[in-house]
Parts: sequence; C-alpha cells; structure tokens
Amino acid sequence: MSSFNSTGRVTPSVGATVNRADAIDAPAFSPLYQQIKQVLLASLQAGEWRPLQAIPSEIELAKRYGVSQGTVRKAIDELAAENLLVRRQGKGTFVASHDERQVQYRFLRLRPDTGTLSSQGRATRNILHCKRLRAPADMARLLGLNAGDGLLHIRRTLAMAGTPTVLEDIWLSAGKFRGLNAANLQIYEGAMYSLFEKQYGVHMVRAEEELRAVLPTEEQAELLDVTPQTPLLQVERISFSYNDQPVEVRRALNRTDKHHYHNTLG
Amino acid sequence: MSSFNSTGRVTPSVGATVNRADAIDAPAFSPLYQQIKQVLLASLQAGEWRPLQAIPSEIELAKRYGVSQGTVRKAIDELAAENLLVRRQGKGTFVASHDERQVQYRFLRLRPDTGTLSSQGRATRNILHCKRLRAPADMARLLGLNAGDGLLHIRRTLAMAGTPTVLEDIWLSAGKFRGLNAANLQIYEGAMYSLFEKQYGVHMVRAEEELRAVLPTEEQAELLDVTPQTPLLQVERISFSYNDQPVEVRRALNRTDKHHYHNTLG
DNA sequence: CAGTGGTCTAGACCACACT
DNA sequence: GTGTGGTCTAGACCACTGC
Repeated sequence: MSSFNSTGRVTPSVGATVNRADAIDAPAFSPLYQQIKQVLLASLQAGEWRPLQAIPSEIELAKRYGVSQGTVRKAIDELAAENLLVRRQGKGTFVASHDERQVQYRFLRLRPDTGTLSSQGRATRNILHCKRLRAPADMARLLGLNAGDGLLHIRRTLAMAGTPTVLEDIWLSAGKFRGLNAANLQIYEGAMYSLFEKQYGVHMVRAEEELRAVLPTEEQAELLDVTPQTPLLQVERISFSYNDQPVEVRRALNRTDKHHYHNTLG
Repeated sequence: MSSFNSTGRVTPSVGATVNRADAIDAPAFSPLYQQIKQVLLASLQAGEWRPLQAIPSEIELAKRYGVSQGTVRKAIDELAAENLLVRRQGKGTFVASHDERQVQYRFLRLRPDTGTLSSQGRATRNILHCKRLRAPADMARLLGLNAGDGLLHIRRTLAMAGTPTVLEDIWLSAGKFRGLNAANLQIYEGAMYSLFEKQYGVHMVRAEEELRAVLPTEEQAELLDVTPQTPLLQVERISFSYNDQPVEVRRALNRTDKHHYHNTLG
C-alpha cells in the first residue's frame, strides 16, 4: 500500500505509475482520479461488476485505493458522464445496461414524425436470416479480425405501425457470439443490445455513424415495400465495447417518409 | 449579503430563493452551485461578458457571491460541459465563441468520405440571395415570432473541391439581424455563426436536427448539379441561443456521393 | 514572480431510499 | 436509523501562463 504519484505528498495504493520527471520525453502527468478511473474501467472490462449490479460505495472504494472519497467521486463522475455508470442517490452506483426501460433504445435516433415512440407501440421485428460466413478483408478490418475469421451476418426488418421501415444488416464476430441464431433473435423480448449484454456479456458503450442518402436495390426496395426510386436514409454504424474495441458493424436502410433521424448538436 | 438556502447552515449572497419547506407544492430543492450557475447564465445572456472574453476568476466569483471556490467551480464545470464556457489552465475561463479555429465548425457534421476537412481546402460559399419577407405561420411558430413578422431568407450553396455539395435555405428573425444582406454574407471570412456572434451578438448554443432522405426539385437539382433522381440528405435544423430561444431555422440539402454526415452515439 | 485553473484532502451536513 | 450518493467548506499544494 502506497507508492507512485509524483508530487511527493500523497502516495495512495493505486497500482504504480511514475508521474513527472525522470522520464525522458513527455512527463505525462496524470491526476490521481484519472488513475482511479482507469482502475475502475479495468474492473468493468474484466466483468468484475456486471451490468445492473451496484459497484462498491464511494467510501469503500476510497478505503480500498487509499484515496479520499472526493477523488473516487471525481473518477465516478466521469464514468457516469460517459454512460458507463449510473448514479442513484440513496441507493448506490450501478453498471450501466442497455436492459433498462429508460435507456433501452439509447442508440436509436429514428423517430416518428408525429406522435411519440410509445404511441406507435413497439416495432415489429422480423429476422430474415442469421448466417455464418468468413470475414472479407474490409469487414475484418472494421471489426479488428483477420480476414477469413468467422462472422455472423444477420438481416432483419423493423415495421412501425404495420409499415416496414428499417432494413438492417448486422455483422458480428462469430467468436464473441457463439450460439446466436435466428431463433434466439426472433424469440428475445427487448433490444438486441440487451440480448448481447445478457447472453454474451458484450456491452456496447459507444458508436460511430455515417449517414448517406441512397437508392435501394430491387431486393431492398421489395423488403421495405417501396419503389427502387425511393430515397432512403442509410446509416452505417460501428459499435464499440469497453476498451474501444469494435464489436458490431450495422448498416440500416431507413424509410423517412413517416420517420426522421433526430440529432442534437451541443 | 446573505439569505436563502434552506439548510440553515450556509447563507450565501446569491439572490433569494427559498428552498425547502413552506412552499405548498414541491420543495424543489436547488443546490447552491445550480443557483450560481443560473446567475452566471444570466450574465452571459445579458451580454455582460462577451464571447472570447475572460470571466472573473473563480476566487473573485466566490467572493462576489459569498460561496466557496469549490461551489463556483462546480457551476463553471457544468457550463463548460455545455460548451458555454471554456477553461484554460493558467489563463482563465472564457466565454465560448464560434470564432475560434478549433470550434469554428462545431455544428458541421458533413465530412468528406476520404481525406480530412482541411485537405480539401475551405468550402466555396455562394450566396444566391438574401430576401426579406413576412413570416408564414409555421416558420413564425418555430422561431417564436408572430405570423407576419419580418423574416430573412438566405439561400446559398457550398462547393467542396469544386463540386456543389450543399444547398442551404436559412431563415432568421429580421429583427435580430438588422442590416444583414447578401453583400455582408458574401464578404465575411469565416463561419456564418461567427458573423452572427460578432456583428449581431447572437451566440448559437445548441441545435436540433431532423434528417431525411429526399429527392430534389428541378431547381434544387440544377443548383447541386445532379439529376432529379439523385437521393439527397436533407437536414432541418433549429438553432437556439442562450435561454433556449430559437433563432435560426435552416434546411440543408446535401449530396452524399462524396461526403457523409457523421455522428457519435455515447 | 503572481495569478489562474486543477487536484486532493478531511470533515460536516443534506437528500434520498430502504428497512 | 443506517447507508448511499450529493453538497459545501476551508485549506494546501500542483501545473500552467505570462510578466
């Protein structure tokens, strides 16, 4: 217990990281709370605390790492701001999950032009297929795999109020999702990311999207019940798990005649 | 100096807000730092401190409001997180501005498919017109005006690497932007929001966007040098100033053959 | 060097949820 | 009541900027 931190004043018991001086290049000063944050992140990655579970209390963590409660607090604050943890006053701090009513569709930006999400009822999902294949070079690169590695390709449609609205192609590393098949997907009640989390321990933390306006192929047009001349909103997404590890590639074709993609710029 | 805060322990000199008890309905507890935040916000709204200027130091503000530095700090932290203020260690805390190289295009999400923004050079702007008209009902509603109030309608194109890529229609309350005309716009070097800020004291803080895939009219197609069968990405934006006041409505039609709209989901 | 934001501590007390 | 997160303070010291 004790070591590291540079400044010579406090020497808490968090791993070992020499801070300033000595090193030839950039001193790369890292405050204590950042180091605590990394330790907490490691525990999350390692699955030490699972989604929906409470992590130890701030006081407990402060004792464990030999720092003050305020320092632990600041580390947790940042993790909460990044949606990795959820604080609940009086109850504790919990590992974020896609399996909570409130954040169930955290990554869903498609909204009906009129009315609310709930007023339309839930989307009707239809799994068209779930096939296993060998990863082509481009997909392997995006997912951090080797070309030829096992890949799952899921295709599904989502119908809103009876109208087919979204056609999604989803690619996943087969290694991480053993046993996933069309039947699993069709049966599961709830968001797909909730399933990934519960059944495969894969928690999506962040995603990057690229949007384009495109025309559908004949096949795509048919599945969405539109003509091939109908402009569609294509959303390509890469989703990342804890350590910025790419886990999923998804390409959605969205009809935007009754819906739109909503975004807030801060 | 002194009054308010409920808890009976500290009684700093921030306005006057009774917190808990007494009130019939919800006590609506509001922590001190939130009240400080509101005071700072009011100063920003009132233009007491202008963009790029430094606000008083934390210690100074703490003295002024009769609270501890940590409390002021937390208020500023939130305003910085909302991009209203920018902290610079060793120098001070500054009012955010769209006229900084680093954040010049804070609201721009269109990116070239290959290369970086800068590698393509700046976009070539072309103001097609800047007309004054009377606000129709729908636009008045969006901008918080009365139907028939003065409205400015700007139309411009943006060309990237010689290719016309964006066609924008912009609507502004004429009252807030007196004297704005095509010549002003054409001449000004820099982002339009920078102009608004410098010349009209209007600072955009937040925006909401709705995206759809559409087909252009004949006229729009011609301006973007595409066929009327080309799918385009339509982005409708409402921009807000300090107190959530709508200030601008903008509809952009984007070619997405060489560019895409980028978004990050957290 | 002085001044600013940034970190860290230790302790008191409040608000909230459970039991 | 007990335990949790949330607020607030006072003070020390560090890191960065600029005179």
